[in-house]
Amino acid sequence: METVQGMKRTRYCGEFRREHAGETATVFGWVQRQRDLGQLIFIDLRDRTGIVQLAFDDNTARDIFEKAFAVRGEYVLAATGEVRVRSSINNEIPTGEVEIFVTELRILNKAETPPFEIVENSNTAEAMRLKYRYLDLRRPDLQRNLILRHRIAKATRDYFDEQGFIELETPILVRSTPEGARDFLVPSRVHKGDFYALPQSPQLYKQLSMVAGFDRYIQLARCFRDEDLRADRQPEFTQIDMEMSFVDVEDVLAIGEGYMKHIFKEILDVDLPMPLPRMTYTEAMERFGSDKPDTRFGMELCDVTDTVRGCGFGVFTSAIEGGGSVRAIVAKNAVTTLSRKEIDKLTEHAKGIGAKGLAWVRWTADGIASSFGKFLSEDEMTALLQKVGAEQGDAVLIIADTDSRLVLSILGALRLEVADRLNIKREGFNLLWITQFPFFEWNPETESWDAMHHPFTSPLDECIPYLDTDPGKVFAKAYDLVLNGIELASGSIRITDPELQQHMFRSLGLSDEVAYAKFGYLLDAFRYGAPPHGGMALGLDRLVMQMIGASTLRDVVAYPKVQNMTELMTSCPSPVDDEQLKELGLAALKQDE
RNA sequence: GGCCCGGUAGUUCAGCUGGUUAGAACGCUAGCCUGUCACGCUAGAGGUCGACGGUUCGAGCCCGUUCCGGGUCGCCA
Repeated sequence: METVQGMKRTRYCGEFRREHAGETATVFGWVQRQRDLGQLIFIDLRDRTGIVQLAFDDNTARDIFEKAFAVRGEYVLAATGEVRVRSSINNEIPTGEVEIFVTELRILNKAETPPFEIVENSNTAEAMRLKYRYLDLRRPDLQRNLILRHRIAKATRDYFDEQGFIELETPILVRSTPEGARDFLVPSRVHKGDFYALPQSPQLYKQLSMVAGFDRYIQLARCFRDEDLRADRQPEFTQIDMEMSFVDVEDVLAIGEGYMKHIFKEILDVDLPMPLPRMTYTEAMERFGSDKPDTRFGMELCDVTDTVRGCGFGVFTSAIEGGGSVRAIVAKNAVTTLSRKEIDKLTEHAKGIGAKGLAWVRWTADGIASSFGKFLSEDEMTALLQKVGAEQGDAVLIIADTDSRLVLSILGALRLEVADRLNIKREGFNLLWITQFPFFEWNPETESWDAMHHPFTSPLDECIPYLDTDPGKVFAKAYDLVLNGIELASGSIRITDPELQQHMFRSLGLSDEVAYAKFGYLLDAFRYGAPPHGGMALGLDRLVMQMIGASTLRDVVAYPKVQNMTELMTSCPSPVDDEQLKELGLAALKQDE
């Protein structure tokens, strides 16, 4: 093994161009490939910028040539030599016009043959790549992703700095707040039996920072939630967390839009249409069956309750009589793809997400076939098809239930599922605000009202009278930013009136004592002059994922965890010594517990 | 916790109706080769078919259990 002593990099590998011919260059990197042609050896040397070719021939000193001969994949090299124009140009790579004729070569480290090839677009199983993540991360695509992530983070800080935001660091060891997601707990050694929690978000700290007068706060905050993973959900993730004082909804949305405009222009050179479209929660649910609609394609939901009212199909009529509704989506020109068999699969899918069943109409060249045709007169069927705007070649999917919320959400999910099956093109970046969320959400299990956002969210001024009489009618100064069907950001204007806050807690079934025990420090703070304030938190990982077009968060997180919450490279979580537990006043669980 | 998909050389995969010695490509090792760049040519090494149990004259293939990975529902104020 040799050292780098006395050698200094003159350029990264990917930077060499024709105009550098004649330079004496020193490069460092990993061996992508060695090609031994007998009296001629080429080595492709790779660093984070790309690849440059090193050349050795019969003019190369014998000891250097032999060293080059022994080089293998992923060896770490330092090389000095003259940059010269190649005798045969490679137009496939940016540095393809030149090569370095090596006069000094040092093997800084050897490498075993890696368990998979370090190449772009690897199709090696992800578990293998994650176990050797440091090798996986050498691949150009992941390097690109993470460097882009860095640039997005940098542009984020720049934008908010320009807008007068101050970055404050909030603690990672915080008080547990059992509402919402499950907390990760950290045992206290000094106070045995007590626990810190890792923050689900810096929510309360940023509000306290408003009370403290920082006026505009920003943080790229690591957040932790002990809930099951998804392709777009990791147990720890990064939020672009912001809060502003002396503002109402419009001011926060304006900053959010300015940020989106800035970041898309800066990173992707995309000009977003401004202002961003808006839709109320109610409208989004009615039209798309989702509070995070993918608006890149149509197939909107159609309410056919009034059209089928009084028809002969009991499933429809009993749903309507039970206070529910009947709604449909039309898959245009889908009758071939959505065969009877495919529709059966969709029915199973629908049942899996809570549907009692799926009614359908297929309008083929042979006529109209339907799962419920025999219950409807010809006129009723015609009216139905006319209402939903169906034509020959279309398939109509209908959901009926006594619970309209269920009808909407099932049909919303089916809309996405059908779009997948039909391979409907979904391109570009569709951003929109969803506004006026309901404040409360009825929880049928506990038969009580839960806060849909969080209990510090301010209700719309005009809804305050309904707080006690009709909680379902109370809407909040809460807003989400939706990008291509994913929730990118979420925020609200907060309550700063201690009396209103107390009122909200009571409406949520929290007694004054319980509320004070949990959030007393916030309530105390609000007694000393809290400015009106609001903000939002934006998922950095999801933003990067969308901008890159990655299909999983794992492609934009350097060291992600897999579905069972473990990290394959370090094998964590792991058992700890009894000594460690004892010090914390904890006892090990028995195996069968 | 439920449902669905997957697990065969280092890697990606094939493997028929259960039937002789489990194959290919890439990678790896060695030799040859002066303009390659996915170099080429020749030869070679490399397998607990995820694990355990069962059915069978016989299991990579069938059955059961289990482990691992992925997707999704629940969950994620």
